Amino acid sequence: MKKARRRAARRDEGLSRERIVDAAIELLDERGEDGLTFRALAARLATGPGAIYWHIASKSELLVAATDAVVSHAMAQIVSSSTPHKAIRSIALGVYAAIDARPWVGAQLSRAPWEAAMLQILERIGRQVQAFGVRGNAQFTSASALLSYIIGVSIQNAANGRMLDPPVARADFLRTVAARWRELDAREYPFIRNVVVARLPGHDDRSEFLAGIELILAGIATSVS
Amino acid sequence: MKKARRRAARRDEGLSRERIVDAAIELLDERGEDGLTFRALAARLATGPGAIYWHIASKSELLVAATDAVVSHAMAQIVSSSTPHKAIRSIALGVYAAIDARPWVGAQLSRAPWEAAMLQILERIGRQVQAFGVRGNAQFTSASALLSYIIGVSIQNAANGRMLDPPVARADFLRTVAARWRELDAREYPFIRNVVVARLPGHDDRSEFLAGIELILAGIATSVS
DNA sequence: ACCTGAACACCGTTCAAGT
DNA sequence: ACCTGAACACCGTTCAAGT
Repeated sequence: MKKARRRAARRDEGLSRERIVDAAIELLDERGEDGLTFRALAARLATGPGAIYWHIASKSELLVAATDAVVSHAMAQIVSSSTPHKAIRSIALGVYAAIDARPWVGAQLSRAPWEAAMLQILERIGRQVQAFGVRGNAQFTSASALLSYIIGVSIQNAANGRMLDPPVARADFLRTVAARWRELDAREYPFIRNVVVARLPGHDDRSEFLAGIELILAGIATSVS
Repeated sequence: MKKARRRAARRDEGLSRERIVDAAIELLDERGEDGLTFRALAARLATGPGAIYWHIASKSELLVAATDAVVSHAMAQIVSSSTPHKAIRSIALGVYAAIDARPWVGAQLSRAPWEAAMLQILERIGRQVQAFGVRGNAQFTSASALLSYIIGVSIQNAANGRMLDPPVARADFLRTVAARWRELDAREYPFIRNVVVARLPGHDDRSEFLAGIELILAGIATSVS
């Protein structure tokens, strides 16, 4: 009996779309967006780069599939809430957290916004907007505005602090930006210097995000009553 | 006297940061984001790719500079308005139009949101939020929410219809997406099927964008009064 | 000081050849 | 039917050599 030894790069079964997408997600999480190359992916799957093309047409299709898988999972995690107001908050925070943990998801959503991932988020928001009491055409408008805001802020939050050279902690980054903006011309940038610079270093992105959601919900409420 | 003939690739003066950035903007406008390569840029400037590195450190610095130039110009175009409400609408539409005309500006803003371009937009919005009567910490929150919404929607709008294969007109694209979404499972996607699919083909992105601005302003107004 | 362009170290994607 | 991996047509960036 031979010892079953070569476990490292062993491949129990053939490739499949699912195995490729899972490996791509791992690679994206470990090494970031630039870390996902067909060569690195092929190495992880113990095959050649060409094999992947039998199952996936292109890198962009791979990114769509990876993003869809992650968003599906995040949406499934969301627990039901007692009021539409709370439910919308939960959805917003779920998306925010998913993109915060995986910046590449945000980048991908802004690259291909008509794909399944976006659809799932819009569906959840839409139902709660209906439950909130919004009627007629305003349902579409309200849900779209919420979706845009949630995605927009989540992406910008995730982009902050990344791609800095060298990578730094969030607090240090905010201090650095605030210090740079403090040097701006006082006549040209009064709001930045007087308001933004003061609030930037101490502020919490997540609370600021939620405050914006409340603002939009307050606006929606004025049209419902 | 020799005839001054070879005008095509002539270079009157040496390179400069400004000339490089202008040429980069031309290239981005004509050939899209993928069209901007150091080789194509060097060819247009009648030099070699290495020469550009004497003036610009990297491609990402080049994109930051190009985006900054375009946003500065767009902000300078905005005429003053009679009320803060109208002024915010003008700023929003100015940003929306600039990104609609140049999708690469949107992509770049989401890639490097702490750069000068974003700063200029936030400054304009902030001043109008102050004029609107918002006080204290709410100034930062309100301005941030508006900025996020404006940038987020503009980027998503610009991304729609691009990168489709083949490129199609906006109306056709919406019909295609609506048709695809109509086939979704009725139990899983009731909101998409009943509300979104019906509104999608006929709707105007720009009005929908403005409706969202009104929603946020209505929310801000409830905290001012 | 500024420019040149070959060279380096990569990419995504294709495809003839294998099993 | 599925996989392999060399090859193709590119990239951004560097750098020795020029002016």
